[in-house]
Amino acid sequence: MAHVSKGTVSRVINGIPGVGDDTRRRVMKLIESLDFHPNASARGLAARKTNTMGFVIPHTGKYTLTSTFWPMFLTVVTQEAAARGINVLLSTARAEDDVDSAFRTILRGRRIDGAIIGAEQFGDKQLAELLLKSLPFVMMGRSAKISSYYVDVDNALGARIASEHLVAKGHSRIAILAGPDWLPYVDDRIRGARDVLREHGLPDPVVVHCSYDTAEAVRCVQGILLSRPAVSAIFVAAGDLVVGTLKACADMGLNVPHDISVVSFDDHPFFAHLSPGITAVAQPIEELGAAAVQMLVELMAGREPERRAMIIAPHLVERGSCAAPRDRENTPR
Amino acid sequence: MAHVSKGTVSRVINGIPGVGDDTRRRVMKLIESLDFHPNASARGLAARKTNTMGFVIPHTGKYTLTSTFWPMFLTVVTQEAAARGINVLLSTARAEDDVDSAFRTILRGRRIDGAIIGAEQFGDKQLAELLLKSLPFVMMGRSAKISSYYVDVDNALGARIASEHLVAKGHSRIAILAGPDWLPYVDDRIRGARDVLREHGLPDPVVVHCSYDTAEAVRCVQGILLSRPAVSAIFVAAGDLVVGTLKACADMGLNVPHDISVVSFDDHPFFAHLSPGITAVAQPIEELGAAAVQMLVELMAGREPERRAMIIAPHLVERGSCAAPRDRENTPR
DNA sequence: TTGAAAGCGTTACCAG
DNA sequence: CTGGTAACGCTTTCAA
Repeated sequence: MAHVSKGTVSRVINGIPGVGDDTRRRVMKLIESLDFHPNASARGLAARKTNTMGFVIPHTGKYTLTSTFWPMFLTVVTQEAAARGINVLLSTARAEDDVDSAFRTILRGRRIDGAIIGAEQFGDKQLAELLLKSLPFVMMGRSAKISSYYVDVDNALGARIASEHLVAKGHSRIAILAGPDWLPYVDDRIRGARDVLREHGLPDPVVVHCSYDTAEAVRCVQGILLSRPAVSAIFVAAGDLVVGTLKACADMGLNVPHDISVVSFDDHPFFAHLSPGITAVAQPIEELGAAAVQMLVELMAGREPERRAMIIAPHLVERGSCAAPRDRENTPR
Repeated sequence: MAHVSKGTVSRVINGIPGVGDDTRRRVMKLIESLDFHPNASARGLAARKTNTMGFVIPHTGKYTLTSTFWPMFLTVVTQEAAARGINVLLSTARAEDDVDSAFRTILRGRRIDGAIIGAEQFGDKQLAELLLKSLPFVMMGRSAKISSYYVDVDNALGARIASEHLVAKGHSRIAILAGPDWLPYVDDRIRGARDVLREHGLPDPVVVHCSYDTAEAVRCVQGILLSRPAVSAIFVAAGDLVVGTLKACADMGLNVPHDISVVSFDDHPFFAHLSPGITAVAQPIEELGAAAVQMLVELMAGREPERRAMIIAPHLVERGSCAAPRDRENTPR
């Protein structure tokens, strides 16, 4: 219709130089008025790129997307991607067996140009497959298996911030409710907290590992509270454990922060509106999402990103769940 | 490698009859051993179908995926789709203007064969675009604009269940904290509750509309509590308003359920672990997700689904947030 | 600056 | 039951 070859049309669509200004304008106007959109499959086939990224996150309970971190991260990633004209193909794995199949479903058939992957997700098989296909990917979180292309919060720093806050309030007997011990970041958080306590000449914290299941968190916290009457503050090292912690305290008739102080690693919109509000170390989710997408975009374009890893500092959001310690009565209920 | 034409290979890959048993086996074995996966773009181009569905949900606050309904619904949909070998392309819109662009980004270029769409999302423009492209879609929720192909919870029934529960506990002065009044389902929920009260010869409920913003919910509930001392129970007609409601009560020194009872429309994993646990009308999210995907799959295959609408009943999950009424002191704090 | 033509990896049709 | 051969709608050389 513009009396030009499709090669020329292709050039203007893709913003490739070497097209006359008037030709370009004419073609663009036609595209606009016809509401023409190039067929994604055809482009994918010819150009060997789909402009789509995969998003693979770990299974966290029955509803994968109800954790305190991933839904927000996914929201940010989706928006950052959309801003760059990139689509997001989602994959959530439920059972352990599904991880691999979900993973492969998305990688299969060159459907995506790259992926953002939760580091926990990362088994040897998955790694092998990614490398084999030379599919660019960036991880959210550090993995023991591979040290390139990831974004992460500074876990040790976050734990330090939380602990310093507790120590500043006067606490000396601190318990840590931490996630599963095979997760690298869980260890980082424990270390960060312990270091602070040692620096202050305080005893090492009690550490209890717990899966991301609220009922189990309740049991763990009850165990801590019953067996360690001296503990006056709990550092809940993952947002998903906060609700269970609060429930355990409430069930035992303990008032937060009056009887026991609570800090959370991870913030969540509703933490601000609980009573008391939960003092939390907030992960820089926006920055993490933006950095991950940015890094992946570079990789997908075949360029080397400025940095192969991006560690971002979290910050403390002080609300009402931490107070000065007081002797806790050791008689639950 | 199997000494057959690509036509034959295509037939076995797609399970099309008319291939000799031995030929088929030979080809399949080769496919297996070579770990061959057909190129999705090429298939999409040739067959005019991408085996991908779009998922478009409304903007609810800063992080679209932190509501009490959508993240779980998305999880279910993703898994149901994966079970059928269908990929999910995600689109979350943030600002009002973004809705349209997010919407179009995903529809553009025949990237998807169909979509599941939050009914709230549904403006005339979007509808026109979908129909124009004759893109199959099913809505989550009823829309005033179009009455075909949707799944929905029975909103009126859910409201009835919640209200009956309150009435059975002895409440006669009930307030409803409802979502924005332009949402069809909000109206359904209000009607359901009012009908029950009338059937029992009780006065109509106080109704307060509120956006899905926790801070606003707090203000609204404070308003109700202060201006209507007789109100002894609140029907929170959307899960996203629960946290705000609880905060308002706590801030005013009111104990739930002792001073005031609370039922929620929408359940959420953490409702079980608050203190008290929140009594809720649970939406049948699994069924809704499965039904939506099933319906869409039929539509994408060019078949007419068994039913053009699917209304599924919710059920009550009784926990600790409702008790018999007692005279509430009208002196906050 | 532009056009022509050769793919890209499938599916789908038509013979045989 | 199978092979050959056009599409499918683009991108990407290579010449002009």
